Amino acid sequence: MAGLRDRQKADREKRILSAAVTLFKARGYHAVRLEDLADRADVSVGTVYNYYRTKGDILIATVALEVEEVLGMGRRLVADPPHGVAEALLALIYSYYDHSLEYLSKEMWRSAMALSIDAPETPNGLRYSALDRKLAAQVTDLIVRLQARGEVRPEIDPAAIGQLVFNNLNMMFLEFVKDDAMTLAQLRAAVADQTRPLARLIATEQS
Amino acid sequence: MAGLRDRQKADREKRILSAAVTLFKARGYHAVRLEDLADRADVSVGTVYNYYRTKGDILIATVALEVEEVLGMGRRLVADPPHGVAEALLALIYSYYDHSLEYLSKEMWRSAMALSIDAPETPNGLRYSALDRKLAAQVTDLIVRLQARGEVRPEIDPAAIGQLVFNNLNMMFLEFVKDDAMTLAQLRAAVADQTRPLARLIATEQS
DNA sequence: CTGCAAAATTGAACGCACTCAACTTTTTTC
DNA sequence: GAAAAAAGTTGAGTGCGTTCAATTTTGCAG
Repeated sequence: MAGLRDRQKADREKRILSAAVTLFKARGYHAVRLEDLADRADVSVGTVYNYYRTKGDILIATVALEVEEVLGMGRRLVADPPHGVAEALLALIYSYYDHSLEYLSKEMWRSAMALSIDAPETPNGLRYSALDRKLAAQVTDLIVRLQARGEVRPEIDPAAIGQLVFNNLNMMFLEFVKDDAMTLAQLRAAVADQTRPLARLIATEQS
Repeated sequence: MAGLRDRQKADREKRILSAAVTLFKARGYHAVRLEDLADRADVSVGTVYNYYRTKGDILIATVALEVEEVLGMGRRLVADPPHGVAEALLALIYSYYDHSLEYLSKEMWRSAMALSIDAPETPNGLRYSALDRKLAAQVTDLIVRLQARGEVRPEIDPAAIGQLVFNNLNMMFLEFVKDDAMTLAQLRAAVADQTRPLARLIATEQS
């Protein structure tokens, strides 16, 4: 099955991705030239293009690793969310935010987001958009769950409000990565200010 | 005062911007090479760089023209908004959307947004972000006005809800420009679905 | 009008992402 | 195990945004 060729292939791809994670985070996505990446992965520039379509493709691949992990955490949280609408929503949002800079720098996020906007039809852009959609769906899932529990009013449309909340948290994350001086604490505070009143409005009266 | 040099300078800058608007819209931002632009404006490539810092700078300049116009329309609407919270919010949002493709193609919007994210500290990015902030402030202004009229509950924080609404309309606009197949009607419908329930929630009871 | 300083223009040269024709390595065939 | 086929690697070449030293144009003093 896995002959020499397949092993070498897998090995090379791993080396390239690993070189990318290291170099992008250390020197910044833009500052890393493809030649640097190729050298560190012990392949030629041409070979890099055999595994990834563009430089941006490599970045998206590293970002995707991170987002997949975040989605996993979110799933666990949605399965058994904290009580209280604001508490549950913010717990999910914070779990997204808190892990966002673990493997990626702000500059990497910026470049990845820009890429997905500028070239939405490429494999890059499609993959990133798909992940975004999954995150939005997770917020909706959480609202559905809270509704089932009787904490959110039954007349609320979970998809519409879920998208609203996601769009807001995503935009605020964008502000965060655009501003190198902004801290995670500030991001959390800003989003809480926007999410809490909304949570109060969609919660069943009892508070 | 305005000697020959100044007149020529102003003339050249105008020619470059005009060439940019035409070519970008006709062939797409990415497809236009700086040489094409320079040729059409009857200047050399080097001269273009005397007036604009980068190719992206030129794009932002054209986008800024459009946004300034939209801000003007918004100001008039905020001065005397329609009655009803949902009606007023959607009137403002639709006025943004409906004029967005007058001078700019979806591709131009995508590139401009990507640019402002990827290089937020450049004159480009700063200018675009400033315009975004003005739009968000306008939504907040509208809510303040509706609150003064007694249509929005007094305990609502206009800045928080204004930002929430703006973030949502901006994100949905992003989805719109990312998807060449999406129509303005679809965009309006989607945003209405998200904005109406929120409007109902922040409105004073009387509906 | 002439000569000089300041300002603006120019296009060849550079850097870097990306391509592709020639070459090398692995697998398959007999 | 040799030879052909398939798959993969390579790095010099290409295109385009951007820079900058040389040149031209404009403004101004005497």
